[in-house]
Amino acid sequence: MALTKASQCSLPEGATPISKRAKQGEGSVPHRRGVGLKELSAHLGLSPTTVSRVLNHAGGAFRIAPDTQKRVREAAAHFNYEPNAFARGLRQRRSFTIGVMVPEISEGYAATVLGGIEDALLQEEFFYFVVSHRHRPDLLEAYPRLLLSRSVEGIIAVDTPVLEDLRVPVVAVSGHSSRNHVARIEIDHLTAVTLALRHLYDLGHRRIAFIKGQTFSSDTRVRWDAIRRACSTLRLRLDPELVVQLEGTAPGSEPGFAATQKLLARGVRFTALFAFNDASAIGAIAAMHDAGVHVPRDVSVIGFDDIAAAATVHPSLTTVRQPLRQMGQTAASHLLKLIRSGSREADQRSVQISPTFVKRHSTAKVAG
Amino acid sequence: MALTKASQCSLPEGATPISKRAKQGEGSVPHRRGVGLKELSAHLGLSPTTVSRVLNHAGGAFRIAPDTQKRVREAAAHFNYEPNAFARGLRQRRSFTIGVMVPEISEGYAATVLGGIEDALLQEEFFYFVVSHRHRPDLLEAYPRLLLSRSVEGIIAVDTPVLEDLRVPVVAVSGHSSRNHVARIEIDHLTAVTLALRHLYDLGHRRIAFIKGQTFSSDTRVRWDAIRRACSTLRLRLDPELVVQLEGTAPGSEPGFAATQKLLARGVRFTALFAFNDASAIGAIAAMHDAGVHVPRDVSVIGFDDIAAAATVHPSLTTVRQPLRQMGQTAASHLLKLIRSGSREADQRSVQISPTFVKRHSTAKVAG
DNA sequence: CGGCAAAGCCAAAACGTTTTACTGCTCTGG
DNA sequence: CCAGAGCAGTAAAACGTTTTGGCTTTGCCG
Repeated sequence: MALTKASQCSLPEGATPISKRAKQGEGSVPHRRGVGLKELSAHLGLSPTTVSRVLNHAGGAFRIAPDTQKRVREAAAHFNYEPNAFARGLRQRRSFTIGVMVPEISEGYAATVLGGIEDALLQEEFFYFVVSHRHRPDLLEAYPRLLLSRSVEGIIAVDTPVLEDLRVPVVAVSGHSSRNHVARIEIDHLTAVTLALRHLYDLGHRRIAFIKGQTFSSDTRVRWDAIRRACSTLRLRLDPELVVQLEGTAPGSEPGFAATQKLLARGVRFTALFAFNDASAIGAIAAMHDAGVHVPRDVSVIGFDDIAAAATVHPSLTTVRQPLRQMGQTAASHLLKLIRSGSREADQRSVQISPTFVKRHSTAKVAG
Repeated sequence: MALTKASQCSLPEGATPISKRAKQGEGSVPHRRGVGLKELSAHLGLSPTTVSRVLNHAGGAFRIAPDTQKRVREAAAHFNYEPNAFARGLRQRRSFTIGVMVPEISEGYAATVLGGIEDALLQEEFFYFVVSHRHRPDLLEAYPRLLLSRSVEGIIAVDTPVLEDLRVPVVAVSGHSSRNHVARIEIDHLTAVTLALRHLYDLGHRRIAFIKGQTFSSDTRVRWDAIRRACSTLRLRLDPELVVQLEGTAPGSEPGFAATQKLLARGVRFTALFAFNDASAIGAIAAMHDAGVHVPRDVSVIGFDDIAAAATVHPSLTTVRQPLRQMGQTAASHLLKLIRSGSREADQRSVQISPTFVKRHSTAKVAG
């Protein structure tokens, strides 16, 4: 077998991390803090009110003398004053923090989306908590509540079903056709698959095999619906004998490898394969290599996502790029808009993102 | 050129996100909250004190009647009570939160370490903030302070220099030989490079080229020192003509590609190449491929890290695995220990993690 | 010279917990 | 019958801000 995969992931599966925090008073001396508003105002001979106003409201609104403002600001800078986030949050009832739920942070998909989220958030001095639920039902249920108890002002669910009705705005990236108060950011699946299938069609392919996603992946169904529609538009036959489904939660290319072996074992002829994602496409190429099937001479392969590895495998992978980083950015700025407007209801239920097609070397004209 | 790389990263480079939050009172209605301690205790006909005690200290310590405890717990569950994290944090002066600084969250290296950190943290109901500094000096300076102002109880710096002396415990993963109050989690570089070089030695290689890391990468120097020592132990000659350095901050395999082209252009013969990391090794293979040099027949290539792509490139990459996930776990539990003990000073300055060697198909016996 | 507006600031309440320091009651032994 | 000890809880302060609703002083106009 071509892929040497060694498990790098070593999370302790047995222990359940979600339990009431018991006996927390044991150790842990609080660390020394910086100066507070009180010290600062005492030193200035002013009231905390005044200092607070200068530092927050940029002053003028409350008729503070300009040179007082200057004095305050200088002292604050000098003592390195940073307001205590807890006290501020408690009073204002705002946290400037959101929560992000992902299946597993160490996978490229989630990490890339997070990069985009961060781009948008840090502009506004928002921070974010990340939690990985690993498709475990107990975590899927517990995490939203834990996030809420930490006063997040909104939640982004990346490829994650939203089970309960939360009391903050929620934006889903590639999420299920979920609860109706959730705004969705998703790729335009129909355009995406049409790009791929038309490419194959133009190269002369007519017998095309498909790898469907795992049942728990939220994109599986919509993508498949799109494929069916695109096929009928292009008058391509969709042969059930040429469809296999990914199975298991193993990360990486393993499931695609197994699925392709199953497909090849059926002995039905095909000239192209459209995989559910790049990871499975890479597994498919490996399986075909093992079976003596040459890519792209005998079979063309198309992936989906355009993960980093797509450019480095051999042959490099023709694929449909999902602009994950941009989707993260969009999700975050959308959520910020909802937070600012104070309403959980989105004006748009769903934002469609355009995919781009990336031609590399795993596809070729059909032989003969 | 073999690698088709398209820039996916689209962060707005110009804008500086770090600025005092001005005029925050504009919009943003606070959302409705759940029940508070007061409502709960009123409903039970008890004082907030009693309810708080039952829910926190697991009761017995304060002589609360067992059935009162039961009543309280049931009511809390029924009303879905979650204590307000701000109020609690304000009073207790604890946040149960740490900060993690990484160069860029969307890269596999950081994401994998974060996975390990999360494993360890969520056991203890700690949450974490992530910030990506992208090697920008302004962010490197601002982020630690922003994290502190959010009352993190500790900081993990992943491949990130720690400039200032912070007032919380800090653990560095692969960090610079940094400030002396910082505990370091790092791989045993000498063992790591010895594994790789001995492998090459045993295959008969004597003329070995090296790709050094970028100057800003914290591992570059220690790794190189280790290489020098290992070479002298193995009586291998270290020819300056066979050493190139990665340049630029471009992610992925591009820098390795460029460096290898430079190396080949020198026209000095070598039979093996030890790259700084897998990404550059992948670039190196591509450059050699373009130059008509066959890997591993003409030149053997060894990478470092064992990122996911290492198993899927062609030929699959022989490499030294850095157990990143485990390093993250270790860093987090170490930090938790420091937090609990209340001292910033670590009992051990540095924890060494053992690498493992992964033999794949990019290395072979030197051609007779 | 009295009244009134504006300028410049402040006292105290509020946010929702945890923690410190008590209180009232019921036994029980002397 | 009373002192003291246990029991089951409560009142109020504290955490560090922001916000509400003032208050005093000065200058100017009539």
